[in-house]
Amino acid sequence: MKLTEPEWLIMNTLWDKHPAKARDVVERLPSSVNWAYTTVKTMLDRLVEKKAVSKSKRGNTGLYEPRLSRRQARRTALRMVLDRAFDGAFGPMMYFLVEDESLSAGERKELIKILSGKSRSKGEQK
Amino acid sequence: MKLTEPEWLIMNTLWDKHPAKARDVVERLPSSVNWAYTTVKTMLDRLVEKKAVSKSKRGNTGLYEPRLSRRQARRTALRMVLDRAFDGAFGPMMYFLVEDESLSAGERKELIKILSGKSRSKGEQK
DNA sequence: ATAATTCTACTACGTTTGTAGCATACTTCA
DNA sequence: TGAAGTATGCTACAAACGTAGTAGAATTAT
Repeated sequence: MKLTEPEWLIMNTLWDKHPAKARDVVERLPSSVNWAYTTVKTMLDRLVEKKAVSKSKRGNTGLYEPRLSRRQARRTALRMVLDRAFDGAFGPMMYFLVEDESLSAGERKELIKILSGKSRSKGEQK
Repeated sequence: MKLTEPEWLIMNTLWDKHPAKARDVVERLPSSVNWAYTTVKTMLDRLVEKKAVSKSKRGNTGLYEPRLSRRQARRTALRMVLDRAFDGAFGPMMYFLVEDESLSAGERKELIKILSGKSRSKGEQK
């Protein structure tokens, strides 16, 4: 499931804390974002339609909850870049990342540790 | 400069070989893509408008050339994911990548080599 | 109970995307 | 030199996005 930019913002607040009322989402949106309540409402409803979010009701008030996991969304986003921008080649993308981004020595070390630690072969997890 | 999905396809053929005529692009598009000549033309022109591609003419025929570098496009795409999906935190994204993707032992080793090789501290490059 | 507030449902509307047709002008080959 | 093919510029148009208003229902506070 592909998310658009504003949808990411909404989902992020939802992942951080849920269930949430539309009002909650509005309030927890990054301060740089100044959407009208109705805008957020519309987007929430569209996300429900897309099945990225589920909606229940307590009394008259709608409660929204992520249905799409953050992990899955991240996976989709990365795979998209991987496919479009690196023709699906994982190695080159990783190479690009460590080459292009300026990693601190600490970050590099951290990564090496992660990589070394994962000696066991991991099964697919879809 | 953000590229849309079909734009990536066009740009990819352009990066692979350029300058190219509209016809060339049509032909080099992945076989799964079956766009009409005019569709490609429209997209090329929109890319020109966006300044992602430059256009010159030899006689009556337009020659297109990437103006946006592949590297820059990749950077933008990755930064977008980084910002939206990982709140700009590079480490966690890398962690996610090595955690989530099932790397082969070889790939891991390769990465470790890359990482270890880059011991010199690299200056910022924005 | 009633006024004020808050939600919800529904609608709106300009822009961008995705995809392509048409008419016209140019090129080329028989 | 005219027919066939190709390129170009312009137009079209539906779906998705991004953003928000309005009206009426429900809740709350006085």
